[in-house]
Amino acid sequence: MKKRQTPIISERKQPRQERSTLLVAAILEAAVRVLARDGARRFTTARVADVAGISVGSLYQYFPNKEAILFRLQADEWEQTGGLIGGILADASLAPLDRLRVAVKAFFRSECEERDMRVALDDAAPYYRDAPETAEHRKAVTQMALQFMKEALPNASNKQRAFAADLMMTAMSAIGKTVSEQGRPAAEVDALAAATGEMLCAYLERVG
Amino acid sequence: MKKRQTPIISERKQPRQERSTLLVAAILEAAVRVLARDGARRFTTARVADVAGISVGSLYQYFPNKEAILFRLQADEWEQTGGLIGGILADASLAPLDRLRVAVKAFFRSECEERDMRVALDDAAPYYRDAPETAEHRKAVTQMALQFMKEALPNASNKQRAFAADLMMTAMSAIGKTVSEQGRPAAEVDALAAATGEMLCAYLERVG
Amino acid sequence: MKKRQTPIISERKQPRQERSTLLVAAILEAAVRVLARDGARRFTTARVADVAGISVGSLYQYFPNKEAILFRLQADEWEQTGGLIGGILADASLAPLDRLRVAVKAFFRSECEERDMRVALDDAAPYYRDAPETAEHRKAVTQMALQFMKEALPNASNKQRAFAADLMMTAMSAIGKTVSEQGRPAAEVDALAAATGEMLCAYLERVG
Amino acid sequence: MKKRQTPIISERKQPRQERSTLLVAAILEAAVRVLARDGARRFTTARVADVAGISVGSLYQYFPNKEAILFRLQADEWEQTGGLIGGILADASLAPLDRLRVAVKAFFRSECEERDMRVALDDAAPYYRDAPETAEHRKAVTQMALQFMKEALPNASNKQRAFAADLMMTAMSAIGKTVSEQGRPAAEVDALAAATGEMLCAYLERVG
DNA sequence: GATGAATGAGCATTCATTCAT
DNA sequence: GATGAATGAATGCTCATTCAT
Repeated sequence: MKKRQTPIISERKQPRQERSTLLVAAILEAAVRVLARDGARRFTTARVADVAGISVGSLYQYFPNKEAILFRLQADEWEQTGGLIGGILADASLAPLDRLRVAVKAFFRSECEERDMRVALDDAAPYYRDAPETAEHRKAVTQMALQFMKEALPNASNKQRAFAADLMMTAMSAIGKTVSEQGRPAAEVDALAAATGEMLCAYLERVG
Repeated sequence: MKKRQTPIISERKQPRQERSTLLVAAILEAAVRVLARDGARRFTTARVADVAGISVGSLYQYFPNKEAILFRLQADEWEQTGGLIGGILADASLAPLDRLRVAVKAFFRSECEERDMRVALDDAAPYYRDAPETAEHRKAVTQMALQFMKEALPNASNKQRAFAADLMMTAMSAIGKTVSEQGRPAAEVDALAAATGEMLCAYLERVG
Repeated sequence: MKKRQTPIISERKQPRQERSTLLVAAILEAAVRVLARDGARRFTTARVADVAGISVGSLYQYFPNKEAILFRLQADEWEQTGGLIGGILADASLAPLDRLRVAVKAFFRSECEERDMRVALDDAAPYYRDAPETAEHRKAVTQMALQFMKEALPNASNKQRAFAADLMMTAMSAIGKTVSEQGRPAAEVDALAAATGEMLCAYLERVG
Repeated sequence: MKKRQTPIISERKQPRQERSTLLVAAILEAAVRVLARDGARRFTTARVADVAGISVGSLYQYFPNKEAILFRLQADEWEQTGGLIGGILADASLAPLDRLRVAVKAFFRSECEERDMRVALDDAAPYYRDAPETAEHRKAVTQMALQFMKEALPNASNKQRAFAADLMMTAMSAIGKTVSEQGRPAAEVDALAAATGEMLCAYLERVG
């Protein structure tokens, strides 16, 4: 019998009670540890359960399969970073392009935290890449970028803005991820963040 | 038998004889097919040997382990793309920034060819990421970019040029890979390539 | 990921070489032993491999899954019994109804051989019940019975003969299986076989 | 924890109170549904409890283990069918052989009701086959058949009657079960029931 | 009495690698 | 040199049953 190429990762049960929430948190924390310590290829439910100090059975009570754990980690990641960047890009106290500069810097720094885990999570992408939740995340991010472009490119057409938003998010996330994965020192990361921000600004100014 | 965290992937033997070269080629071709057809997770030595029409034993005569095949695939990839981009960036018949624009476009297009295989190869990155050969590749690319910067940023310091070269290659490869993986239509890819090129040019002009 | 309700049981490789044939035989023999000793619910590939003195991996080289082993056992069973009964029912040296009496007796006795294994194999029916090969067997048996009816019911219509054949095979196999499963002493089995034969004869005479 | 080869299935407590009776009924009903819906292999206590709308813990308050539920289902089945057939076979308003014909027809029809559940229950036979209660059932049925034989075979010896009763019940239940499991259309089932009845009558007349 | 979270042995299956032929 | 059978550790996941609350 064959497995589906992409398993269902919706959660098995909603942790309504405190104990459940705690357990889910413990599992996720253990998962991060296993990911960082052993890498994506050695990320097994048994190991996660072991590190979490629970039985495999319990783990499966809260996550329907291995993929769900990984996806959950990534989703939390997205939510956190998304909120951070979204907040900065919408911060009216700064000029749009300055917000962009700050956002890129913040994003690069956030990407470089827990690098081992992030690399491993990225390696695990095949497990959740095609999940509908992943598509939803993209959509939310796009919306955010579009909103920003209204201010950054006030005279551009909707189409132009959409394109610029696409480029901006793609470039920022792609470069950020790559830089993070390369394990560079903090100073270098900051410099590359500044340069990336500058690059994006230069582009937007030229377009705008 | 325990596996090393990062296996040795240097080749078991140099294929000096014609027969060997042929076999290695057949294995690599089969590997590409398996990768594209079955994905990174279903990429097994047995399947590669089967598709190549040889025995597993023979496969292991030319590659010390599975990782080595993947690495070789990626290395060939790099060599090919590196040559392409290197040639363009060194082409004296064009203005430096125009070369950059052309190079980005060529790179994005080349990345989008055989997308399935590339995605799979990328999924397989954990297998070869930490190999010394990978570092070597980075070095060669850097050299190439540095050479280009001599012309693009004639008045900059070595340090500035090195930084610009780093950013340029990082951005180009990161965005290119991401765009390719997203499976966008050719027109979109070209547009993003143009924009990325423009973005890099805008940056270099500002810096220069 | 869910499993198919009924797995594919076609064989993984044809044992062409002597060694293979031997190994397949060893596996089947071990399977019979495990089935008889531990019952259908404890019938595991690991146990079979262990009893066969080989590794699980080797077992899976010859059978694609657990079900395939069980099916093969049953198929061999069918072939053997089918040949036996077919031969008797076609034996021109006896009057048709006498052949029937002999066939029933032979069938009951054969059913009672290796009773433990048969009961276990029967318990495992859910694993192979819906396989196409099972349907094929039914067809072959029906053909055989139909041929017999030409002689036993020379004046009946095709439809009548088909019905009588159906009843005969159904009754014979159902009662035989039940009697075997009950683990009765040989004398009782013989007596019930005789009675069943008589019953079928009485019916055919009445119909004919 | 090790499992016994054949678990004890006698009930953990007698449901004397109304609430208990209700719960037991709910569990059994749920069990039937799970059996019919998911099959014997997917029949789990968790699923039964879920469908019954109670907790696993509660389920285990009324049944010592999974087998006990299945056995109880089968026992109820037997009681019901036994009563039906017993009533018919004892019905003085019909000639003995006519009662037999009617009984076979009724039995076959009853067997064909809820076929999915019955097949599943049969698949589950290994769970309860060796229970003492199963033997008791056989005894009761035999008694009933013996009683009938007093009328059907008035001139036969006790031994002859016992044998005929045995054959009759064995044949009837074996053929009925088989026919039911084959999922034939109602008309075919009735025809086979009639033929089986006729066959038994022919036998009894010849013996009598 | 009811609950349902927790347990963990058990299972089917895969696959990189070796080595006798 | 080529073959491919053999290995067996490793993996994801299930489920009967218990027991603290």
